[in-house]
Parts: sequence; structure tokens; C-alpha cells
Amino acid sequence: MIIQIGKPFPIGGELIIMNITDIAKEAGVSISTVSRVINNTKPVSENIKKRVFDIIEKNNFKPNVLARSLITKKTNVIGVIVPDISNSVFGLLIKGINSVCSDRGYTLMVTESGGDINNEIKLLDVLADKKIDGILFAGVDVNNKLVAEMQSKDYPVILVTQEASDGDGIINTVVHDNVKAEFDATKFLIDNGHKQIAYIGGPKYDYSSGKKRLKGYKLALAEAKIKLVESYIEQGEFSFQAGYSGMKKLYEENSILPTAVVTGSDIIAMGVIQFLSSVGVNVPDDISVIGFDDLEFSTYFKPELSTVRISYFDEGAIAAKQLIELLEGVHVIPQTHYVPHKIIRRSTIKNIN
Amino acid sequence: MIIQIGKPFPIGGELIIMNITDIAKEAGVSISTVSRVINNTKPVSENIKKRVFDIIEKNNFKPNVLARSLITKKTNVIGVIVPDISNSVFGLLIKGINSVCSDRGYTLMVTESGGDINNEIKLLDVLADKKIDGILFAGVDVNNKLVAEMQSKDYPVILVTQEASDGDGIINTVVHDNVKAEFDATKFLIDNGHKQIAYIGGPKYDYSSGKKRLKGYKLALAEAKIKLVESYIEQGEFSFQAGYSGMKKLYEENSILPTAVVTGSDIIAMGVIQFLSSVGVNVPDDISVIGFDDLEFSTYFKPELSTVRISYFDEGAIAAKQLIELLEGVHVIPQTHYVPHKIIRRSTIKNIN
DNA sequence: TTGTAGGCGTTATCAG
DNA sequence: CTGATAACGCCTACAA
Repeated sequence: MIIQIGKPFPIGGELIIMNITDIAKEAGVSISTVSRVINNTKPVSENIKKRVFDIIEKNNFKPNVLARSLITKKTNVIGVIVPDISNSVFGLLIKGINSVCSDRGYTLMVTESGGDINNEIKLLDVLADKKIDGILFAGVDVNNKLVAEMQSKDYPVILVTQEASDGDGIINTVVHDNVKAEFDATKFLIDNGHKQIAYIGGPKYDYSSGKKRLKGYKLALAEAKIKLVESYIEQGEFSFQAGYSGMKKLYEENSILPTAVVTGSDIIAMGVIQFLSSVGVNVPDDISVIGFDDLEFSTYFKPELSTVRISYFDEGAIAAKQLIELLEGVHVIPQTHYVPHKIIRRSTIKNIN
Repeated sequence: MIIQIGKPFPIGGELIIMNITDIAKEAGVSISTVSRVINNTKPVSENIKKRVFDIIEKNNFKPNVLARSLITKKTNVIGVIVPDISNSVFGLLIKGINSVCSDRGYTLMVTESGGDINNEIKLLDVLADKKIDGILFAGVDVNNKLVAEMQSKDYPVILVTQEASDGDGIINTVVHDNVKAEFDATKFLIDNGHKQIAYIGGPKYDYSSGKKRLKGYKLALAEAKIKLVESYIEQGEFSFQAGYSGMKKLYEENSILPTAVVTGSDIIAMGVIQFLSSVGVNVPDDISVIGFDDLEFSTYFKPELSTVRISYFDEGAIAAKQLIELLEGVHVIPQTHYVPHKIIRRSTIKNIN
């Protein structure tokens, strides 16, 4: 059995890691020449080029990126800040980011903020210390102060999945249109004949996913000239529990129940349905429910959840592409890029027209 | 509106980044002295120490980690390789890893292999090039060749969530006991009076989660002297679809149905239940089903899924702790650390005793 | 306790 | 086309 002391014994003796000088010596050329063939930065005669490449190949030589980055000021690593790594929304987002980054030779440094703004600010520096080339940031309440913080750094930041709560247009952003999405969700219910529509959504302090979705709901009601009922609105966490208790509260405090419920997320919707089912209210016969996100599980849930599909993977991929373009010198005017959403009808909505 | 060209304009003019020489000059000492107070590596007079610290503070100076790492051969970044970032099992794993790493001053470089062994081997090098201090590896089929590959590197690798298929004990591993876990799951059904028990699990090429779980199932049957029925066994992907079609096949090819089904994952179990429900077979009245993993969603699923709970978060945390100890010079004998699992009874198992 | 100088492994500038 | 040599920013003997 091999005993690992600090680092494991490389099988077959010590690992010899060559450097550019060794290669140069073996090839009988200067290190500048080796550097040139590696980076293809200046013309080198074919003979030498071939010779050097062969030796590099033979020795499996890889230039030390630390030394290189020290000079070039570029590490080819991109920092990612998300509130919760294990949340599938952000899992998908990171997967999308990684899909383009790994293709383009970038590696991801992933961090988790817990949605806490102080943590987010700290992580901005932690990643800066690691000399990342840029950051993809998924915040919760990206206010002016935070944006200013980002602008003050010497690396670019792009917002993903969440937009800044004020100072719009000052920072590159890739999101879905939360207002429009929840507007569409609500309108979909209205189009299906519903007039008493409740809203059980995310927290007030969450700008994009909390406030904006609520706004979309209200706008849709207004457009249809449906009077807003304050007691039909509940705001809480993006959790099953919050959906359950939000619906419970609404159920207990209203003598006239809504015929439909717009929610802030699929998980909330599931909690809502769970409560309704616990008091014998049938979905969708008695009350229709629409979710938000379109998690994989929404299809497996019973009844299958109608929802608005958000393409988190795409958002990650697009944001990553934008950041890389920025890093590679493409001129970019700060803008907000909206990734389209889509209403998905499954089994939790009844047409009562 | 600010125009971003390559990098954003830092508000308030150019960002001045100081280096250790600047600090030394301003403090009127040598750079070695500054280095000493930063790293607390040799005694420095209190006066100077204070003066230097003040200047560092005032200028918000942070030593350049690239330059430092170039010398110290340590980057304080840990590489992570998982098959699928958006899979909640690995999301939880990474969250666990991050929970201890971020506390201890390590940052995570996360990569995705797609479960492809060639990709895994490539990533081992990609991360090495990035000069990570060590790697936490969640593979799918970690064979001898792959282990040898890892042993040949100049950084330590710890296996998480999946163990090596051969050459046991040669590499540090943190997992749950797949054999025992599925054994317990099967035995739990047996204890509930079941004798006709089918198995619908993960792929054959997946050592830990495929083969080992199947083995646990078989052992439990053997122990209870229940004859193994080959047509009661289906192996496929870890997906809802695979669970569905696996159960379909089993249903169509057996005249006598099992009274219970052991599965390779919660998702598979959900697919199984979905199929059964589609042909009017009630769970758990007609057939009992047990999952594996205990995803958050298993509670929201209808009927609530009985399962075996695996603590992926803990596995990540423990593995990270072990790796960091290794990196910090603690002598560690390669061993396999088993994180305990737990049978969770919910609504998909009927006692037919 | 403090300073000097060499080196980590590259890239980049400037001659030739 | 090729080769010295100076950075990059820091750590670390070795001296003082």
C-alpha cells in the first residue's frame, strides 16, 4: 500500500516537470524562440519550429500559466458568483456558462454567496485576488452600491439571471424578462377565463425574481381591468414551505377563494398545490395554478405543473459568450439582453371560459 | 452611459494597483521586510510592522497570488470534476465541498466531464495546468487506468461519491457504501413482507452507482434465500425515462409481477411509479417502490417517495477536509471513508406481512 | 532585526 | 528569423 505524505508518490519515481529553458537547451535554441513557437507570435523557421514542437511533444511540456499570467495579466479563468450552488436553477446556469467557457479555453472559479450582499462584495474581491479575467454574477438584489462596486474593479462583470435594481443599462446583463414573463403567465390564466387570480411569489427584497414578477402580475390584472385584491398577494421565500404556508394564509384569510394562482416559482407552486390538496381543493378543477422556471421535476409532479419556461442554461451560455467577447477586446455597449421565455401548459390549469 | 471597451472604466479614473515594492518604498523599508510582515514568517520590530500594516491597509494592498504561487508552488485552489453540474446530487456535493473550502481559504475550480472517461483524463490535465493544489474527483467508472493516471500527477486526488472499481485502498475515497445501502433498501422491503422484488437501476458501466447497488440488491435476496429472477432486473440510465421504460419492459415481460421494486435512484423510482400509474397499478397498494438518494423533490412527489438518504453534502465536506489536510502536510494513509446512509420511509412502501 | 540579491517560468523589447 | 536581457511581483537564502 502506498503511503501518501502530503502529495502522493508519483508511480515510477519523481515527476520531472520541464520548463521552457530545458526545452530550449534540448532544442539548441534560445528560450525566446521556444516561446515564439509556443505562442505563434513571431515567424520561426520551419525546421526549428518542427524540432521544438517535437521536443515539447516528447516531454509533454506545458508552459507554466502562473508565470505566463504574471506577465500577460490574463489567466483565462472566469469567476462565477451564485446564491446557491445546489439550486438547480443555478446548476443549469453554471452548466450553460461552462458549456461555452470550456470550449473557448476558459475555466470556471465558482463561488457561493448565500444571496447575502456583504458576501457578494467579499467574493468580488476574493475572485479579484485570484486574478480572474472577469466575473459572471448572479445576485439577488443588485443595487446601485453593488453595481458601483463592480464598476470600480479592474475586471468586467456581467449580470446573469438577475438584473440591477436601479441604474439600468449601466452594466451588461443577461436575463429573462421577469415582468413580461409573469405578465404572460397571468394573462394566460385570464385568457383561460380566470378573474380571481392570486399571487404567491418570492421575497420583496429580491429585485428580479421578487419585485419584477409581482409587477408583471399586477400589470396583467390592470390590463384586463381586474381589480387588485391585496389579500390575494403573498410574498415569501422561494421554497415549498413558503408556497404551502402562503397558500394556507391566503386560504384562511379570504372568504372568497381565487380561481387561479400565479406563483413565483415551480417550487412555490408545488407547495401551493400541496396545501390545496391537503384541504381538499382540487387542482385544476377548483383552482388553477401556474409555476415559474420549468424545472425538470415539474413534469414529474402530480398534477403536471403548468409553468413558464426560463432558459437558464441559455442565459449562462449567452452571458459567458458576452464576457469572453469583452475579454477579447470586442467593443460592447452595456445593455440588457433578454432571453425569451415560454408558457408551458400542462395539467394544472383549467379553462373556465 | 459608460462605454465598456474591453474592460470597464473604473469610476474615478485608473485603478492603481500597488505592489510590494511600492509598499516598501512608502514605508521606507526593504521588500523583504514587507514580505515578512505580510506572511508573518520572521520577526519584525513592532514599529515597522505597524507602519507597514498601516500602509498596506491604506492602499488596500493585496499581494499578487500569481507571483507568490510561482514561488511557493501553492495556489490555494482545488479542482473539482463532476459528471454533471446541474444534477442536484453533484450540486449538493459541490456545495459541501465549498462549505469547507471557502472557510479554509481555498477556492474551487469546477469542471464537468459528462461522465466520459477521456474527458475526465483531459480535465485532470486541464486542472493541473491551472496549477490547482489538488483535485476532488467524482467519476463514473474509476478503473485502474484512471487511478494510475491520477497517481502519476504531482498533486493529490481524492475520490468522492464514487469509488475505484479495482485497486481498492490505493487512493483516498469518500463515499457512501453503495452495496450496503441497496442491501438495506432491499432488506427493508423484505422485512415488510416482500418476496418478489425487482430491481431497476443505473447502467452497468457505472461502478459505484450501477454495479455496486445491484450487488447490494442481490446480496439481500441471497441472505433472505429469495431466488434471483433475471427478468426482474433492468439496468439503464439514471433518468425518469429509463425508470419508466425499464418498468414497462419488466411489466410486459413478466406474467407474475413483483410486489416491490428496488431502484437505483429517486428519479428512476419516479419513472417507475409513473409507468405503474399509467397502467393502473397502484403504489404502494399493488407494488411498493423504494428510491435512492433522497432528493428534495422526493418529498413533493406523489406518493411521497420512500428512499435511502445519501448525504452528498457531507461527502463533499469530508472529502474537502481530507484533501486540505493532505495539502497541509498531514500524513494520510489511503483509505475509503464511508458516510452513513439512512432508510427513509414515506408513502411508497406497503407492509404486506 | 533588517537588507541584498537571486530565482520562480514566462513574455516582451531590442538588437543583430 | 534569432538571441540576450529586462521585466512580471513575490519569496527566501545569505549577509550584515
